[in-house]
Amino acid sequence: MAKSKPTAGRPARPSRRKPKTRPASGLSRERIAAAAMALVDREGLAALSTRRLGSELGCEAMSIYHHFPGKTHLMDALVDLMLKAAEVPIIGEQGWLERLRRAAHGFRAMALKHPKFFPFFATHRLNTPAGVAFIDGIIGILRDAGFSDRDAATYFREIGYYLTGAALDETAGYARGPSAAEPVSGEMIAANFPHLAAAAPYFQPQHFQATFETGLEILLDGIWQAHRSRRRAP
Amino acid sequence: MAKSKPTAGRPARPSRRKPKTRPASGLSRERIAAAAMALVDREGLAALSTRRLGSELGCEAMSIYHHFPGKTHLMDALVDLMLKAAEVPIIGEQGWLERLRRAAHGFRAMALKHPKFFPFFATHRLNTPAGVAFIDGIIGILRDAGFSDRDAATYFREIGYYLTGAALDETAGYARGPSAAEPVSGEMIAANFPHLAAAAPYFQPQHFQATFETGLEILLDGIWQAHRSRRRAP
DNA sequence: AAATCAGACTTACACCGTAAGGTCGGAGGG
DNA sequence: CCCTCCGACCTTACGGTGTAAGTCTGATTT
Repeated sequence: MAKSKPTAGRPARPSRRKPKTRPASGLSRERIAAAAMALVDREGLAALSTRRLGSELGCEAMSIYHHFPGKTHLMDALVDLMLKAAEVPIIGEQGWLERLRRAAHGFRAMALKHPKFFPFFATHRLNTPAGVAFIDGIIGILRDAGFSDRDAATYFREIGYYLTGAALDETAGYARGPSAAEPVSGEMIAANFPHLAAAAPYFQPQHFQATFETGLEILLDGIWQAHRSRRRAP
Repeated sequence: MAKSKPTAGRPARPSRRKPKTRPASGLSRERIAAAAMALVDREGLAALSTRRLGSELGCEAMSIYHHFPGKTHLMDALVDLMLKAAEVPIIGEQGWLERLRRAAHGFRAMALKHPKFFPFFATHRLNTPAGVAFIDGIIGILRDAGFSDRDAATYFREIGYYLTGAALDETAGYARGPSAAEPVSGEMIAANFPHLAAAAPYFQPQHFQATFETGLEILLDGIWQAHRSRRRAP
């Protein structure tokens, strides 16, 4: 960024003439992306249209196109915004297992910070700058631990599978209410699906944290075991 | 396409008068849903619009609304279609662990049968009839194994997280090509992200199966261990 | 034969993303 | 000082979307 350079406009502008026709709204990629994310957080992905975003910003829809070539690019910016704000702690002094654990918790926290946006995030490859940096960091933890490239790739993926699925369920799953047009009724479930009925209470949000953690620990433990046996019998 | 046509004969309709204005296309929920799924399989989710589907079926867009109250209901039907065609093998003579494993593989096979549709599937709660039946079956395996309702719910979720994430990656992930509007280039990755560059070869489709299986086995093994210790020290 | 009705079609509306081109205010050079 | 240029924003328009409302038509029922 820093494209605007010296002038920076703002300071020392004594002009008392208020430009009535041109409000100098001062659009920018950052401001547009921030407004878009706020809109999604507030009203959901479906509310994010160029016209709606324009009215949110106090400009016309097409003005956005001066800063982003298309909506796709704006969505990319949102992905990057989310990842950067997350500041998933990848580096640190702890051992590799603990760093992996913290990165996983950081990922979940990031998703929960923007639950309405996460379904988009999950269904799009994040090969944006911040995205590849994030991925590189996680794989780095595994490679630093001494895993082969193949094992690092495999375990990265498996943890990623789990994290994606977990965050998707917590942000878009049952706890957010039914999504089918004609959801199966509670009575129907109670009458015909005893197993689901018995488990249903534990699908409530207050159990999310514990469920997430025990599952993550199973995975991490499995990876840790593989690490041990690898050192013992190469 | 085939819109005019010879009636295709509903049985025993001797009327020689060809109804020129009304082609007797014979729409039905099943036929519409099947055509919709075929269209998605062929051209992707974005191609599924009411008008396009109508032209595929040889009818007008609004005719579909006589069989489905809205597009949402049609999407529900697709979810159910996918689940029913999967026939995920939940019951069987094997032990609970093996049944769990087979259900997991069945889920993955189902996703891979309709890769273009799966992202929709993953981001929508499947509280349709076939959906709850499926869920009930999996939880039933765990409860039959002797797990408490709480543990059954927890392990069901954790397996579900993994399956969803894995299928999402295989159907919509890197292997399907970049999705960002301006993806980070390969040279950029090679130059600045050594860990990702080292792992990238193992992100190719030929490694999907092995990655999926070792991760699943880690999870199943963890659940199996919990089952053992539970019997030993209740 | 008249009335009813299911199953299609037609029209229309409000929204979407965006291509193309217009307009205006300030900056820079003569 | 004027004039040109240009970045930033606006206007208009097009083809797409889902769908509410109304219409037509042939078959079935009475």
